[in-house]
Amino acid sequence: MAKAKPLSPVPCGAAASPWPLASGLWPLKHLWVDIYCLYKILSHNLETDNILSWRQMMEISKTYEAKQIEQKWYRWWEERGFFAPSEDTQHEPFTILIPPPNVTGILHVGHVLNNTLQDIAVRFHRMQGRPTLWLPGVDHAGIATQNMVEKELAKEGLTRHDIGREKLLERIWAWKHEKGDTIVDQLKLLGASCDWQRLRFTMDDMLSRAVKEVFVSLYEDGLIYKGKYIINWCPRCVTALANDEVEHSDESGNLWYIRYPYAQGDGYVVVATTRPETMLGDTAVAVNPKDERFSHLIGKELLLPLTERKIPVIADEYVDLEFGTGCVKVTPAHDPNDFEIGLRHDLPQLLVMDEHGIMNEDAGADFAGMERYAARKKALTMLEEQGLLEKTETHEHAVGHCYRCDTVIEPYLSDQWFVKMKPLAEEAIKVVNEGQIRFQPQRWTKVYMHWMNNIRDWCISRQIWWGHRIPAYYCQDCAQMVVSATEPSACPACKGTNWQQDEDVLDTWFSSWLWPFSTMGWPDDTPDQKRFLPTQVLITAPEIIYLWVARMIMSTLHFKGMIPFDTVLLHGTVRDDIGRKMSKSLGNSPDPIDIIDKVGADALRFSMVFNTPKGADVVYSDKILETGRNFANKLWNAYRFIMMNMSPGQELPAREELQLELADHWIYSRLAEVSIQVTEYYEELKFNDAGQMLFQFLWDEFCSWYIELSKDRLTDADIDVQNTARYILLDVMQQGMRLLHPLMPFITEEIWQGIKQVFPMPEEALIIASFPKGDASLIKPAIADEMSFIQESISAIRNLRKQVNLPPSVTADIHVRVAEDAQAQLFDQYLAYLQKLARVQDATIGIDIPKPPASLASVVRNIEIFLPLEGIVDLQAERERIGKQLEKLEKEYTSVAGKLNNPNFVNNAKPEIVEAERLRLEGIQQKLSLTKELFADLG
RNA sequence: GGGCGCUUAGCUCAGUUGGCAGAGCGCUUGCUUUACACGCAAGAUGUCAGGGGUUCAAGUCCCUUAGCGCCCA
Repeated sequence: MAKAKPLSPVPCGAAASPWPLASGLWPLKHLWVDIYCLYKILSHNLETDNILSWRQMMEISKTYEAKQIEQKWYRWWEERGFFAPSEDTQHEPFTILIPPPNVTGILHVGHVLNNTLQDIAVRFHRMQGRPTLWLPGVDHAGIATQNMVEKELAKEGLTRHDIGREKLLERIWAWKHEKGDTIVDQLKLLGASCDWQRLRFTMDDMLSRAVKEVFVSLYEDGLIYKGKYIINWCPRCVTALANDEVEHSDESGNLWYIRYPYAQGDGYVVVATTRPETMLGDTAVAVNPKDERFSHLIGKELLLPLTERKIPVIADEYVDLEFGTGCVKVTPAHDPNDFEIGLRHDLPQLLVMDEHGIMNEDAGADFAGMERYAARKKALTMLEEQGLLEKTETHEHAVGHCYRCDTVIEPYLSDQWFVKMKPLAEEAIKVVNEGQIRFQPQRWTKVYMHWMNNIRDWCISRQIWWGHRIPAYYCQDCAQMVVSATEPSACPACKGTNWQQDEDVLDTWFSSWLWPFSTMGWPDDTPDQKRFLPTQVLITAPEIIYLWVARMIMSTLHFKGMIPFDTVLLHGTVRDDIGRKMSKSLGNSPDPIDIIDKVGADALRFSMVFNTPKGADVVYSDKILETGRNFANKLWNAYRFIMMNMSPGQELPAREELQLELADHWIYSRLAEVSIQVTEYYEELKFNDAGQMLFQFLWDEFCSWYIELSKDRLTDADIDVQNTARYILLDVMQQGMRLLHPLMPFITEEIWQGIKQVFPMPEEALIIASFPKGDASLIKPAIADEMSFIQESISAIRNLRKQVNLPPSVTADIHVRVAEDAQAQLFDQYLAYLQKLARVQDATIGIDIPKPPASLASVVRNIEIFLPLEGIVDLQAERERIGKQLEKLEKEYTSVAGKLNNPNFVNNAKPEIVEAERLRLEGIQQKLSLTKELFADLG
């Protein structure tokens, strides 16, 4: 374990890092910086020894260099064990389960968003003092992983069948150990504060045991069964595919109209099909029961062409009256919809192809042994010859292809294992209806409910080798099947011991749906389960509500009798700047590691969150990174400025000893408000709002106003004045770093540790430091209002100066005509603020101040500020400017006065609203009359 | 076909119980100011998609039309 030793400022690197987006003017910029630095060093008084010298200051890089800083802190946090939950028993733990990425995966921008959001929540609650666990893990991604290794095999000219099951699994494990956890290392670069000691893998012994237990238990409860079902089958790969492994593309094919003659009497019906070869497996023709054209046919029999078979005409709601002829051929063994129809009408399921897509004997002697497309051709020829092909139309339709070999998918009837979902869904519907589990944004509740209410049984078997092998054993002596976590001893039927385990493995989701408790040691009774279940927030993408979220709810309710989490935050999809999803094939997905390399993880995280309102899609382009990078740089320089004005070992007064002035009260008041508000935002998972507010506070208020005002104070003759400013700069900065830490963990830790050297704080590290409470007693609206009055006045003076392009180097006198003595006092007392920030030389302040001749004027609230400018005032421009203001004020006045003159408003609106409008009108009126006078004076 | 969303500044989007239309970027102008040009300061910019309704009051609630997107079949 490393010691928590304070770190000195990072030595100066290059003055600025090359930035890929910038123009070719960078060399010039470097030159400029160098000259500027030299000028600063030469021109500054180096004898002042109570502040760091300019030379020392220059040792801190002028631009923020994220790279070394981020890696340094991550290593230290991990070594110090800060990612593990504390042993504190006073506070409720806070737990997040990671949505396990694929073991084959590499980090993409979608992961960045997902894991940044999780890390923010985790870091915030850790700072709130809760024992915090972010439980990480990776899933084995059955098909994807096996395919990858099979591709490697293919390079050696081998297939998995050549080397066999055992060897294939060996190779996959070897791959996993060598390259499998790339994404884990990448998450570390992002700053993810997962408890890596607890890293799980779905194929670990512990999790595999849970899978077996669950399978056996559900089987024994009658919730798992084996049956024939239509699945997506690739005849070339000879395996079932999951729905999301089938790629659909629109293709133009044909719609063939085929006559099916009546079995008795003359006549026929016409059916339309895109796949005529499957007619050999037809076991019915269906019509819609509402379709009057065919109602007389229901129950009659047809003679299936090219075969000897008779098939019935049935009525089923599924049939679309508009499509084709309104008569649909039904092939239960070769079409998923027909399969459903077949079940409803108890139709035979006639399989006419084998697993390689070759027609079998049931297709009839004419076709047996033919490849499916050859069979199609032959069927069409024969129909034509027999006069049964009525017409052919071209037809655009979606065709599924194997994502791996692009072979057209065959819907195929085969033996599969299923989970009966309805009984599991009942409780899962209830807990969401009762509000025990909430979705955010709320609209996803409907999506969840819709699926749950229409839930279908879940096909969990896959014809591949990488995964959890189904724990079902077949007696080779008598065909008895036994489902058991371990290989059974003697066969209960024939006492034989010759067992063959089921060849299939389980769907990867069958292990991830157990994630909440399998990762914590279930079925053993472990302390982790007691302590961390149920967890708090699940943060994931809406695409996997069905695949994962809903199933975890069902499994945890069933096996643990509790909800797995109480909140599900669904975030949006990351898109490119023209709205497309990020995808490998489009090549529009940037590599997050490159980005982190260039601007740092903090900048990436902040930019992402700054641009991602809760639940909305994120539009990503490299451009947005500038927000985070610039913000980091701004913070860095604020820190640099503060540290430049400290000397090591300098004694600062205690907080109680400070003599606070207006700006100090104001910044503390704002800090308290911001702390309270930001805490609320973090709690409500509104990280975007938290980011916006902190950006605004730290940049626009702390840097632009407080730091600027502190500059004169830091060189004040009175050492107490200096120290007060120093203290508050350090204090606000360090509290700001606490507030910001969940969003930008690295730079905040760096700055906070730097501040700690001169501003003692009890905590060892920011990552475990306490989050600011927000002291409401420091919120002082009256003082804040005085401060904004001054700020408004400064802005007004700056505006006037800008009218005549008065350069900053020129100071100017102003005249202020106030309305009350208190205002005069305020301006007298804080004239220094105007002098500093509005480049005021001197001010004449009073109630009866006349307007100086040839001066520019501005109205602020109920006072007037004049900027005398003999000879330079452009009367015409001034008239236009004031005229414009007048127009705006009059419009505002009319609107508000109209409201107040409306008795309905006064009677119906809430009293505080009416009062607020009254005050507003008063303010407008004062400003309006002063502005009118000004305008009149201009002639 | 069924369901869910979206339409607000040039661009990308906020806008929580109805009560002063906002941010970032971009744009215009000026700037070697005791940190920061990845900066500072001052500005300009709106038919809140169209129509109707409820209300004292609608970007916000209801109906409707148009356009766009996503999910399920």
